[in-house]
Amino acid sequence: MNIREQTSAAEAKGDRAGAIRAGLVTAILEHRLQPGTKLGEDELGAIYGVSRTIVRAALQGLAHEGIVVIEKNRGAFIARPTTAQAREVFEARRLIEPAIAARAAARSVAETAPLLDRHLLLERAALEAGDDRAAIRLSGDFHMLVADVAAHSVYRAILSELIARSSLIILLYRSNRAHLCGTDHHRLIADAICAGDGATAGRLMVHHLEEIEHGLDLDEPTPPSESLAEALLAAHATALTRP
Amino acid sequence: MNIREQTSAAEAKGDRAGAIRAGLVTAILEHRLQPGTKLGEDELGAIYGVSRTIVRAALQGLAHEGIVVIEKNRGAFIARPTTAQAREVFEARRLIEPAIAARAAARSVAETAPLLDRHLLLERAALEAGDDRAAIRLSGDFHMLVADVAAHSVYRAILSELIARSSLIILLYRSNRAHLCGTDHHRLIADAICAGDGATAGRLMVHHLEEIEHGLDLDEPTPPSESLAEALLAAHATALTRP
DNA sequence: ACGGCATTGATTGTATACGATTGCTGAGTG
DNA sequence: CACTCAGCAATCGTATACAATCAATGCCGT
Repeated sequence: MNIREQTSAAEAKGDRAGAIRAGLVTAILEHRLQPGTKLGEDELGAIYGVSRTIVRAALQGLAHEGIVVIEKNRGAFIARPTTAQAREVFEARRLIEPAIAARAAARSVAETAPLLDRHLLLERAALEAGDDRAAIRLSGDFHMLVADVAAHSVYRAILSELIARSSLIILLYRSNRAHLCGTDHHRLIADAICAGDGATAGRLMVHHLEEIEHGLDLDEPTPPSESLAEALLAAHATALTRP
Repeated sequence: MNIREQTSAAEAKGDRAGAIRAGLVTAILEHRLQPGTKLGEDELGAIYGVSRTIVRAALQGLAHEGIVVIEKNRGAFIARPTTAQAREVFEARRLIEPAIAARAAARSVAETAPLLDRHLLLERAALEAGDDRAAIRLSGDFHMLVADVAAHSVYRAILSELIARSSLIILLYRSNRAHLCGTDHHRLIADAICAGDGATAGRLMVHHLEEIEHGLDLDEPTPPSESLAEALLAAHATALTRP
């Protein structure tokens, strides 16, 4: 339940800054960290049992990826993408991910199908279990999995950033409509990839991303400044359930 | 804003880590730093007059961009892209830059033409003056300028990385053929952008990148080396008053 | 009662100190 | 003569200490 557990894999490697980064990213992907949350250095250091030096390295790396903003002499905060940035992120995804999918289809081998199948089962299981957080994270993992099949490190690094930022965007701008529509799409995309049909895979990917973006309210000029009262009520509610 | 302006802006603002990063990137873009060059923390700290803390922040940022590699307990080195990575970088550029060029064409305004014209004059001047280093850097700056016209921060950040890596790749793998063929291409691309012809701009950009990649020998490695302090002091006038 | 100002507390920015790891050098040996 | 291994110097990894900066609070004057 706490951040520590998800990081054990990376922590075993000894890369403690990477462990913190992975922990924060996972928390963001699972929508457990809200945009705007302050990330105090001492606080994080206490949580992970390291000094501020390590925490700073992690935060600077995340800031470089655009999912954390560092304000001089004020601290680090989970980024709060504007609608303009949100559109940019999805425009970039609509450009890059079809290329990744097509490349994945071209490089698909015998073991690709079971790999994707296994993941799709996990996604479906999380959905049916009502585990929304896992479902959201796994949904992003599917896209990363496609990038792994494509075996393109540059695309992979770019996509990793874009997905993390997308998670923040979805959290900020999702409309009341259902946004977990992706499982069927993923199924179709996976099939096209395994069939080696890059053109179809790319087309389906674009459609999938358009659906996701359509489920967002990016027209609102609302600079996502959350109401103070609302924030306090939410904090109160979570405080009641946490301890 | 091109990379060079980032340098001066960062230096003026007191962002010393950013200044070091910009200095190293400029040195790489101008081919004054060879791939594989060791970047000692104490050495850089002495050159720029800061402590290792700042240097480390800069190096970690550059490592994140893939133009520096950090080997645990061994230090940081200018990256030495493999031929596979080189191909990935150019594949990514062939995907992203046409989109950027098309977007730039769509967003071209009255002041775009003089902006690009002025830059093309600089490029031509550097070429005719035989200032190869400035010419190489300006050649990259042109691509960044197009991204600025496109006004897309995500694309811009991605392209910035790709261009820096390209500079390393060109340095490592350029064949004996002339590689400074870009000026005419840039002229044509700029014209298409100013004419608002995104399709043509994109097509020309792809062709331009293909020409660059064709001028490379992506079969053999090349291992040159150069003095670190010498290369950096050329760009950074801050004194190193040390024996 | 309200607004400006100084003090204070907390948090970040930077430097430095110390421990750990690496790669090198040189003596010793098969 | 080549090879190995121990000791050493250099360099990095991390923690901690100190300095700078900002937000907040309380005070005072109007």
